[in-house]
Amino acid sequence: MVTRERPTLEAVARRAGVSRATVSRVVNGSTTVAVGIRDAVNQAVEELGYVPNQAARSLVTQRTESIALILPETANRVFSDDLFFPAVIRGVSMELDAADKQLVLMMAGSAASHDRVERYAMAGHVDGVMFASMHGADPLPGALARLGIPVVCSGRPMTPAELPVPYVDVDHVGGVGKAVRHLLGTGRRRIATIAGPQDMIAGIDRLTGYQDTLREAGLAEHVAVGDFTRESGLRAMRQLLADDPALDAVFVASDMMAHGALQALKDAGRRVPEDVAVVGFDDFEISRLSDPPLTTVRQPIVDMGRTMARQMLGLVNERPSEPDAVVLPTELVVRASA
Amino acid sequence: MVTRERPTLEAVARRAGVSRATVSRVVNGSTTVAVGIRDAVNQAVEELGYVPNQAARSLVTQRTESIALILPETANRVFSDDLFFPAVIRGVSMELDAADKQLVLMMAGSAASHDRVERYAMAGHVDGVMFASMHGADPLPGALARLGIPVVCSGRPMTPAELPVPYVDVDHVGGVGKAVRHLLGTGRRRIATIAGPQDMIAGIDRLTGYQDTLREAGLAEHVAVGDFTRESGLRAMRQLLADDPALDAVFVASDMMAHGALQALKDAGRRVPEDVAVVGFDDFEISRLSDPPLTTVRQPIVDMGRTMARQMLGLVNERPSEPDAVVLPTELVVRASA
DNA sequence: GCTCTACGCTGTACCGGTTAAGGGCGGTCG
DNA sequence: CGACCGCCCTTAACCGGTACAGCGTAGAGC
Repeated sequence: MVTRERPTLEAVARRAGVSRATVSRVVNGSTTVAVGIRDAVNQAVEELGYVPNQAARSLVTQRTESIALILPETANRVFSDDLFFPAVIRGVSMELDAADKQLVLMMAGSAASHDRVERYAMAGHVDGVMFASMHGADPLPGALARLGIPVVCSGRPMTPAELPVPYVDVDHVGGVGKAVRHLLGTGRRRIATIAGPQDMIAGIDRLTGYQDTLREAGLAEHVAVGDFTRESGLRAMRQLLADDPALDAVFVASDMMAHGALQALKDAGRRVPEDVAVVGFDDFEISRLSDPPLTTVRQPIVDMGRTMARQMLGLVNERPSEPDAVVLPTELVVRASA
Repeated sequence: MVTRERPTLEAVARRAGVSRATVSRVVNGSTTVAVGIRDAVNQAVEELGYVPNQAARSLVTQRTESIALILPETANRVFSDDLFFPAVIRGVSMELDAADKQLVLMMAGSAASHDRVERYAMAGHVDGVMFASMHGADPLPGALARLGIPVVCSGRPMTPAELPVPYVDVDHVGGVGKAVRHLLGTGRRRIATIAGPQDMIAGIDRLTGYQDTLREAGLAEHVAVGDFTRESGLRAMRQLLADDPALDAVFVASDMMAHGALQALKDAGRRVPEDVAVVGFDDFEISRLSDPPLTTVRQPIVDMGRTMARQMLGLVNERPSEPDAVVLPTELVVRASA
């Protein structure tokens, strides 16, 4: 290992024959530097391969130019075959790249994670913190906000914090409504649902959408609960079939669970959509490829990420560009399964 | 926004009635501090909610306690439905979590990325840099290593750098050999391959494994090239069928491409495995669920991540625990498709 | 009772930047 | 021709920690 010394401002200044302050101003693009000097400094920077030390810079500016995205799940869960988080990350990184901010991803599924994240942010590692899809009434966003750290959430917070936190969410209830009405419109009358986890706003709202629409139609509910994984969808579908062998449709609160449900229906010898119609929620790529292709509610996940990032950039620049609460539209995509 | 001042060492010192230096030693767990003082300091830390400023600390220690993982792809590609990167990330974060290091993920698919990553590392943001699965003969790992920055790669570097960089890879050639010999053992004689991108070591080595084994057996090669995506697998399979309608087996260099190939075979009315046997490479979760379940070469991706992280931790602690080059074993998993 | 040693704490010089205040110098105006 | 002004640069004071040198104090030894 060569461990060549990294050049400092001082070294550049000596080489260019000016003071540290002047070099600093050139490096930061100040306009009040004579052209001759500026060129000399830039040349010295080039020759020495100077790169500013971020720690030193952060120490005085109190900014790090990087932003954290908290994924409140274990790494196992974040990077399973569920493509929700990847899409959020994609959207976020598009915007942050453009703003030349560094994205710091933190998986926070463990119990010790809250402390860890809080300490990380408090230590000044990042200029702001974004949360993707939280469980329960997480106190962390509120806590960070109270400390003066910019915070943005994806998913409406479950309990309105005393200090409201900006968020972006999608129209779960509206989307589910469209899905269930589509099922009603094709003559289905025994419509069950596989709901998502009831400690997440996405799980709760989608169940609410189902219940509201069924109540309007004067039909009975059949609810099983999963946790958004394929496996849980499979189990829930089996249970629904056991409870009501005559059901003719099911709205499933996530595409992954819907794929599990398709499997269970196939195992049980039910034809989709002839015997049982299936609608999912997400519109992942693979849902176009399933057998049969899945009718589903599309939510703009990448857009959620982008919006969240833009909100964050507005906060750290102290000129908010996005409104505090954004709700993006959802859309029913009709394919073969319903 | 409240923007409460974050307490500093100085504040804690005043409150506890000791000097900054003593507080620093308590915070860092030095043993040479009297119990009474230590308790007083800890209490003050507690009361003020003190958290050390990482920038200040890094400035003097020259360490950041965080480590970068470079994914030499765009975010789109990293988080598509290919589960290679997620698995690497999972392995890496297991080890780094345990070592209390922060993982910084960087997607570097764009052209400007090299500069960006180099500058990021040079700016002292991270203590070390890990590369996941590179394209071509990337000069960046060597360049960083020459600057004295600890570097580890996943995937054997394509050109031996003047400064060798530690790496972890899997036994591509051996695994493919087992796969192709399995096909031979079941009587297949017209065995084609869908190779991976030939600017990546994984693509090259797997093709080599195929060619070596076929040459041993005295059989002719049929090669199409894809880029590890499902779509490219589908196209490549179509082409292979057009070139040789009588082929009876195909070794596909990645599971995603294999799924594309299964689709193409189904479209072409070929039965798997009766007409054409298919073997993949990866052993992703979904390959158990495909129709038919995919015979494939399992590579321990999570282990690769873990090993890479352990190598890195050895480097930054200057007590290398892992050997410089690690090659992990691969294993043939026989299911229904071959 | 005094010295010596060891321990434990304090004082302070850094780390590498940024930025406000200050000063040199050439040009302009009265 | 001198005072003044404004432009640009330098000087130096921070930012919040770490770590080293040094000093006070208490206990041991004689």
